[in-house]
Amino acid sequence: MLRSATRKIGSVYDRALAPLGINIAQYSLLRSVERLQPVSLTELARTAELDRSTIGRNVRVLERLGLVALERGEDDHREAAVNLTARGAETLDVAGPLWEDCQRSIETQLGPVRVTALQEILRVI
Amino acid sequence: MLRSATRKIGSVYDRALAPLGINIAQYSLLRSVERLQPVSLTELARTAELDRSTIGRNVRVLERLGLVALERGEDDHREAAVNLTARGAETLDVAGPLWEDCQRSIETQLGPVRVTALQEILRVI
DNA sequence: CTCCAACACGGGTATATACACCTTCCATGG
DNA sequence: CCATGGAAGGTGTATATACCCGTGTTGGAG
Repeated sequence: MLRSATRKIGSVYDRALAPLGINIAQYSLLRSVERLQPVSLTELARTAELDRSTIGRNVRVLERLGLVALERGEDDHREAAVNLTARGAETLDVAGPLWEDCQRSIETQLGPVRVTALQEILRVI
Repeated sequence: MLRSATRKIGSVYDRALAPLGINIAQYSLLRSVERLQPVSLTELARTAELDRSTIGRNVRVLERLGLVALERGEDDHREAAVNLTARGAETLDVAGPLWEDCQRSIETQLGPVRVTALQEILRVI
């Protein structure tokens, strides 16, 4: 049931972000890049608690969309240095309000008591 | 955060079910088949609130694992009739206790108040 | 200075998931 | 009785995700 609920809620965000051509996972990752840039794939993976290879592939998708740029680390030539592009930053600017509308809408449907409870649960997990 | 939490909890179930060679999605689907058999792909999709094509592919995996059998519907030759195999039923018998141990362990970690709250939230979504 | 263990990525493989489109089959109106 | 619309599946494509293993780089032990 948790998985099903997450899928359903995710699809609401996906539909909201669809006009921008990105989905919820890409939005999340883009925000992480924004917050940590320049950032290595390993650090992104640690932050998002995702497998490194997953991050690598997802970042490549964002790169193909022109939303992030990948360079080699200056010091450590093993590392990638991921940064937002101008287009990536613009996308986040537009996506932010859409995201928040979505969030508000869902929170309204849930009601304040359940929202607080859910936040507390997610903090513990 | 919801997605991340779901991934984390899912991986706990995945590890618990790993000795049986199935994951949480497969376990879920297998339980649906058990409950509804003989069942069409469309009905499984409706029940699980998943795309029909997703169900089709996931059922094919279970079939390859020898846990379900697919036949053509007797009346309507478009329909598939999915049934558990003996091996599928055995797998569920063994998986049930593992699943419940997992559930209990997670509920213990969350605490009874949050468990109740979460159940209520999932019911609403 | 050299060599090796540890680290960062990349690619292979497999599953889960969705959407769009195609084929086949059924059921019904004319 | 037949044509056609709609239902059931299947396939192509794309992304998300994880695990395993290979390659190349770094940094530190000796």
